[in-house]
Amino acid sequence: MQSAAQSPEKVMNKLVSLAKRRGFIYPSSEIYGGLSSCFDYGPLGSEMKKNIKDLWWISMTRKHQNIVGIDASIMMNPTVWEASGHVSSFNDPMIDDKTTKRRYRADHLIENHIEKLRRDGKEEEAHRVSTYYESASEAEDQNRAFYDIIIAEEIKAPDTGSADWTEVRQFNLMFQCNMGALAESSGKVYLRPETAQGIFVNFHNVRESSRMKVPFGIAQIGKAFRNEIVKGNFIFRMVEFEQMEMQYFVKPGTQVESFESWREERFNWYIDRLGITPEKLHWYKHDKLAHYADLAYDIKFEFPFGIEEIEGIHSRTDFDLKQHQEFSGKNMEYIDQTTNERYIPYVVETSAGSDRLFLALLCDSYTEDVIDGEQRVMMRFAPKIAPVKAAILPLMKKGEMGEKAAKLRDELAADFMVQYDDAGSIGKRYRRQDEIGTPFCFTVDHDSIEDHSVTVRYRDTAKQERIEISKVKEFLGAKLV
RNA sequence: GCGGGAGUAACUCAGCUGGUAGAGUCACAGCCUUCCAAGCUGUUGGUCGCGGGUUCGAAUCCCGUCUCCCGCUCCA
Repeated sequence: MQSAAQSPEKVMNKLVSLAKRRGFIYPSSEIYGGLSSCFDYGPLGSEMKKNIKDLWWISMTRKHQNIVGIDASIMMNPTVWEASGHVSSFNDPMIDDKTTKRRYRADHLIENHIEKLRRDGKEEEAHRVSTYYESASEAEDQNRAFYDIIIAEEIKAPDTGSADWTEVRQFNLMFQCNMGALAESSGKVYLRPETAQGIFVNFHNVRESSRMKVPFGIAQIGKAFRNEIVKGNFIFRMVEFEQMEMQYFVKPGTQVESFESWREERFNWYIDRLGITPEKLHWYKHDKLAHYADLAYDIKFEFPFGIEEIEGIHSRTDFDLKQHQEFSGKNMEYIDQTTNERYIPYVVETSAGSDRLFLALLCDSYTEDVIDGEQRVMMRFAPKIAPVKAAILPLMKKGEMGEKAAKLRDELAADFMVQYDDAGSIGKRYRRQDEIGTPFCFTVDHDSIEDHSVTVRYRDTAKQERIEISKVKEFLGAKLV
């Protein structure tokens, strides 16, 4: 049993084909030629994604007495995004090298230039450019100001030394749309680029209505939208994606302790609950922190195309609540009723991408092995994740076996996602189930008619056992705890 | 957004010195009645990504456009 050690593109192509052929993931609006980096989840995919989200939701909310859930709206008052910093810093000033056609962040070019001057001991010059840069950052026409500095300082492209620049242009990563019939700037709203702000602005609502005391958390699963310049790698980087995140509000000073505890819990969740190969999970510590964070780690997964983030655990300080206090004019303090202390809580965030996790599970589960000299393809999903929990297969289509199998299917269908299949040879039907990751098959055979038993066939080993039909429900239930 | 490659059946692909499309797999119906796919018979399914042009005639040539893959760039 080994996962395919093949070229990354090959593995990804196989996954994309299988995902489409069997109904996990289709390209969005495919009959019209699709839409860049947008995908639809099919019957099996939506079932499996729901399993993933349910597992997360239960492990975050029901398993923690002090965490509750919300489902905030995607569109919010636009001032939210000024307070959060997205309006200003989700805008990237980009400049293109006309010779090499490469694109760079204009501000990074200038920053690197200043750094280089410092390294070369030209402190005075560095200071002069740095002063320009600061005022340029505040300038009305920031693009022009950055461009002027790049030209005046004769900043060259880092990898080619060429200096054949285009204008500086802004790339806004937030999707804009208009609320109301008139396309005027007053009605401009954004599709949220992250779900977190929906939690922060509801801090007091949730605290009060659910009578929560710090430390407590608010969990949310929802869509976010980013107008990414670079998309791709199947569903890894989509412009519309889903986050599963939790903001944990703690007393200032206790955030590191809380951070470490969440770091451990979240990492183990992937291994213990989802059955992801531990060796494929990695920590990445951010050295360069975002404007809101004082500590940040990512959990990364070894995808065929590289080691990439699936969850971020960030200590967001009191930045967000403070900003909302300033921009909204509303007090965001928490009052500890036992000590009468007042403070703006610090926040520890766990933020996972459900689409990325879905992809990680596809990649981690894809297995090619050999059974009796025949190659087979199998998805080794954990039973809780698998879209179909069991298949009910009559060894023969006609007669009593079919009737008995149909009866068993009806009994199980109320509680479990099961499939009934009587088409083709039994071996072929097992392979069909292997390919969609069904962990168990119950086969009704000759003996079943006499002794009311069936065989359980295990996906991973292809081994079989005999159990009574009356125990099948119990058996499945036990496997799905 | 730039450079390179590519879009033909649900999937993998052939056809591309222009003459209105094929294979294998899959799926479906039947036979076989069998515990690990690919036995037999039959069937469904494509205006060749989309739009336009050249031509008597375009999957094939030209232009535009969309999408996917690789690389670059970017990434809260």
